Amino acid sequence: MQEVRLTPPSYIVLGLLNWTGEATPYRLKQLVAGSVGFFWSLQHAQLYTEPERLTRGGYVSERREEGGRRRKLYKLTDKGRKALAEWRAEPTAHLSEVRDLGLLKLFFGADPSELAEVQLAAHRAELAEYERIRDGLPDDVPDGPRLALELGIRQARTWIDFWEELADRAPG
Amino acid sequence: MQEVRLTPPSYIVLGLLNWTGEATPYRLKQLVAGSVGFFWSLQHAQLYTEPERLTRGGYVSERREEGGRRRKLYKLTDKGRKALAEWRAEPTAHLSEVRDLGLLKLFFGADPSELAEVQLAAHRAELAEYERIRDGLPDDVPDGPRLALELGIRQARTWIDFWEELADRAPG
DNA sequence: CCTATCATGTAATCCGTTACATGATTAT
DNA sequence: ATAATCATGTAACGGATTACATGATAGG
Repeated sequence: MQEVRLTPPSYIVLGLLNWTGEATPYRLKQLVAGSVGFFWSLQHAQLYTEPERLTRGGYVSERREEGGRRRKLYKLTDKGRKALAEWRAEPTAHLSEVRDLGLLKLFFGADPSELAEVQLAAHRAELAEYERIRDGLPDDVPDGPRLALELGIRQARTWIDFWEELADRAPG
Repeated sequence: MQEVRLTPPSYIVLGLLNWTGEATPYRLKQLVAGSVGFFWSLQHAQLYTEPERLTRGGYVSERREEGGRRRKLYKLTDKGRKALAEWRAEPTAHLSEVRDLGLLKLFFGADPSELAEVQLAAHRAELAEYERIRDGLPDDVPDGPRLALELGIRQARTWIDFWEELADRAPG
């Protein structure tokens, strides 16, 4: 057991394992894709390497399926559960950066209306999907994911308003 | 001269060199801190290594100061100017992810009102600074930075509205 | 004069992405 | 059957962060 630093992806894995119990990397991949992945996605390879890292640190335990494909199954240890709880209980004042490629191009002089056109299409599709998901959310979905989705919807609207105003301006 | 892939930080360096002419890494660091860094910041070390990478690719040229500290000075080559222009002219439909630590904690069950308190303080300070900057912007600042700042202000307001509603909810 | 802070860089580490590979299911 | 997709991993690479170092400048 060695020191491993816990990064945001670490907590995503810990949080999902806490949510779902024992799981394979592929199962984690599905869970990410259907939930937290909308605002913090991970490559599938990382869902194989990250649980392995966490195993080295003692935050999760790994076992092999008996028969069949002998897949790897991971679950939280007490140490992992404790680390997750402490992280969650500690409020953070950290501010995220926007890091948006379209905004970066705009910053460096891209034509606003041309950019606005493709960005609008993308953000409108994004908003439509979020609203569709929200309207179909089962009642037993906890507050956390529900609120995160709500934030995503508002951010999408902020983007749409922004680009709409730029699309309306005379080109050039 | 070898292949180097152009990443967002690459374009930040190219864009700033195009903006300011020949510059040292330290000068780039100052420029980033005062402009694009508000939505896409870079570590100072990367402002030493990235121009070196770009030199290997032929996008910038490097020369040494004659006297004194013999600092490294970088400026755009024609190839670099061309790469920047092409990148800027190509609209992108890419959508950025939020990747916010506070939201991640909320997603995994953190107490909303406790989190909202510290997040509100941080976002309000952020908003105040952006508005102060906007109100002091010289007239010759181009549209790109001006619009990026405007977007930052709106995003900050979206966050503030979101956390305010959570702060108002009964704790627990 | 001494000590912060500013300025300038290099080196090591490591996380995250990309690429590679292959076995199992499902559909045609 | 066989092609396509799903599922399960490993390996290599490289960009980004962190740590280490040191010379110059300014303030007390």
